Amino acid sequence: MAVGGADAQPAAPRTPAGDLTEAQLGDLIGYQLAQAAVAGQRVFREQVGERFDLRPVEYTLMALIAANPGSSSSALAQALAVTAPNITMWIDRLAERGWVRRRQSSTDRRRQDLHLSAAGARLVAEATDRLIEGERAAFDGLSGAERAMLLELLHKLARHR
Amino acid sequence: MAVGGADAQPAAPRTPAGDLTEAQLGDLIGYQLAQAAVAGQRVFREQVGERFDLRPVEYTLMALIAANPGSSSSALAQALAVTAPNITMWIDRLAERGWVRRRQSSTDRRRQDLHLSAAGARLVAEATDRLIEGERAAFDGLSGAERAMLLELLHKLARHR
DNA sequence: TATTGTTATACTCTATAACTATA
DNA sequence: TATAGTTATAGAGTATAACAATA
Repeated sequence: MAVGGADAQPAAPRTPAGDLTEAQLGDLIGYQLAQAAVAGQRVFREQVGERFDLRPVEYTLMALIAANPGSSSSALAQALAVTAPNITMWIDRLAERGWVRRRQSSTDRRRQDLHLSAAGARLVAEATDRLIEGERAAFDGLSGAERAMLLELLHKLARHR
Repeated sequence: MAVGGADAQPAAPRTPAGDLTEAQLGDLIGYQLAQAAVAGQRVFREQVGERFDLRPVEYTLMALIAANPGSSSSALAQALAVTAPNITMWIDRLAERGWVRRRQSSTDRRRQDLHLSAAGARLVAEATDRLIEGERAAFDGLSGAERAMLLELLHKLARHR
């Protein structure tokens, strides 16, 4: 068989670390998603997590409150795919740090309207800037078009959950 | 402003659940990755997790051993981004269930060559078939070309970890 | 009756440190 | 000295159940 000829097999895809062949695993969206998420987690940790002592879920919670002031715990729990007791715990922690405030809803006294404090809003804004910049630097192998395509495909995928 | 005219704003993207606006969050690869992963986790749970009482890491571990017979714990730990003590625990569990076997390496007596039992190999094959079929059904909104593009982009991303 | 949110509690998974054996 | 793998143990995160208050 001629090297590089028509019969040449493409190189078998390998794991990003550990140098193992992926075989059929490489065709599973769930697997590739998990592998790619490791890269995303590293960017988060380096740009935001360590600097502000913040978990991904804490940042996302605050970013969603910033974009949706007055939203409820239950809506946030659904958006973040965490249980009700967990969202209580995360909000507790952020409230103790002075970044999130609970206000009793005027129309439904069971509900709480969630808001960010000024410090919380500043924190989210800075963290978001750092993440956007950090992703740009870390994923510079992707063109702008590839980035946009990836975001759209991921969004489409997420709608199927 | 004319509805649908040149000045119309695109609809603000919203969270897949909870119906909140995503704002800048929607442009973060890390965020969209996490949201999409929820969909992937559901497919895994429904097709494999519940049926075989298997965690994602357990399935992936076995699939990598199947594709790389004789590989070492440390290579698998790197590929899966888990620590050495954790890989020991996962292999312990799979060995107790009779799906993974450890053999002492003949060339380096510190190392163990990992292999699947016949039952383990059958399990991985069936699980992989179910995952491929399950993803096809769950993500039928994606064309074949979009699927291929997504896999390639995710793979590219994962190389940056 | 159903929903919002909380508390209590147990479980799973992960991480760190210390260790053995081998290179 | 460095590496492969294990054990012990503590910590972080998650889930379930039971509850109070309100709709």
